[in-house]
Amino acid sequence: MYTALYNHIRKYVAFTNADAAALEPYLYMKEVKRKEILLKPGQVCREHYFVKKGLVRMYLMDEKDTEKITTFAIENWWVTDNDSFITGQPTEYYMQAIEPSELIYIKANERDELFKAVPAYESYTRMIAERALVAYQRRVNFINMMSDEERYRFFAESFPGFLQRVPQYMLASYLGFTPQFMSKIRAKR
Amino acid sequence: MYTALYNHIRKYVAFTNADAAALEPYLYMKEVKRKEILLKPGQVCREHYFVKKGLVRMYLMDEKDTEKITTFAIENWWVTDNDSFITGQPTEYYMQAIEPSELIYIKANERDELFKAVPAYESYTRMIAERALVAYQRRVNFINMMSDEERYRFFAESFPGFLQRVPQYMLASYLGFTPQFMSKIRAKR
DNA sequence: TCAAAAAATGAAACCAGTTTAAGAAATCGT
DNA sequence: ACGATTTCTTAAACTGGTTTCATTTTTTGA
Repeated sequence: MYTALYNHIRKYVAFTNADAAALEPYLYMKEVKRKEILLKPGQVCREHYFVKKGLVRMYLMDEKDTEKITTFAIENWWVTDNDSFITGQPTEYYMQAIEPSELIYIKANERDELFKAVPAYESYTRMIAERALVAYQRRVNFINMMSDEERYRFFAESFPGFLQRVPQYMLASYLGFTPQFMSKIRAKR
Repeated sequence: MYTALYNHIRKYVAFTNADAAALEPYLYMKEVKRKEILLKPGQVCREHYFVKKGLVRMYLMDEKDTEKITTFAIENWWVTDNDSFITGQPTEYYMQAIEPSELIYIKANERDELFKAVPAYESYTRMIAERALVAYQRRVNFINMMSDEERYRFFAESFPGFLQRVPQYMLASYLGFTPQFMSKIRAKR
């Protein structure tokens, strides 16, 4: 049931079977269909999801009703609207399953109790947050150092498998340009 | 000496005088002059700085030798190259004091021991990381939802005090455009 | 298996922000 | 208080990426 998560935790901290037993009451499962919406603007995001199987995205709608994808989450990644989850304010984001997905999650209001019950889980959470921070920093770096075209080529070469899992227009949105411009780039080679 | 930090910690977690005493052996101070460089590309970032007084920035040099500022840190903010600090890989960043500054810091290689000695400090670190994550997320949101001009106006209105502490060309760099474009915007009103 | 919906392409006009170059104004260290 | 350095401004030519609109291709679900 939750072994994918336990295995992930064990990559970061010492985590006994007793810890797993203590953690389990705070874990929940959710299965979602392709295109199912998990969160939408105005709601408070009260869940932090671990993707056991599948693919999830987060996006915003801008003033012109265009989707701006900010996050993809695949197997073994955590995903949430950190802002809403932590501050309790309503989200501005949509969260949607791109593929049929299996999600393990914890609840915001049980987090403090959980950290008290399983201190190793708090260490793990700290490390995951730090790792997410590194990912964000690399992304800012990426945006600063490359043009849109360079970013596309780099991404396409670095994660060829990922390209096959998301429609191109979603990758264009994530990389910050239009599908038309992406066609233009692709036509070049 | 370290009371600015202790006060900050107490905003997030219960932190006794005994905790402070246990923490102190792991804390260090550094005073830097205006323009002093704290880190440069190729070095490993082994310190995590808490700005007690002053103002620090992090930036990259792009292929055209232009500075790209990614981070400002003022009083009560933590600053480091998270990537280098956590993974131990050499940094690509410069870190520099904009104003004469007083910094409190911890060392990467003492962190695990520190967390064991003062568990409340690990909770605090988790919360700080989560808060940094929220800041990054808001920034991505900001970039997605506003044009360069809108971002400038928003920033100028939201943080008027900050504007007076940094030269305009640095703000332009942080917001992702040229000083010339900034002059153009400012000339409009 | 096929109609409907979703995704990708193409081309032309357009624009937000860059580049280059030069001069003016402000600030700093001694 | 002043010379050196740093910061800010202006203007014209330019470009990377957008917009709009139309068509084609692919995927999907019943």
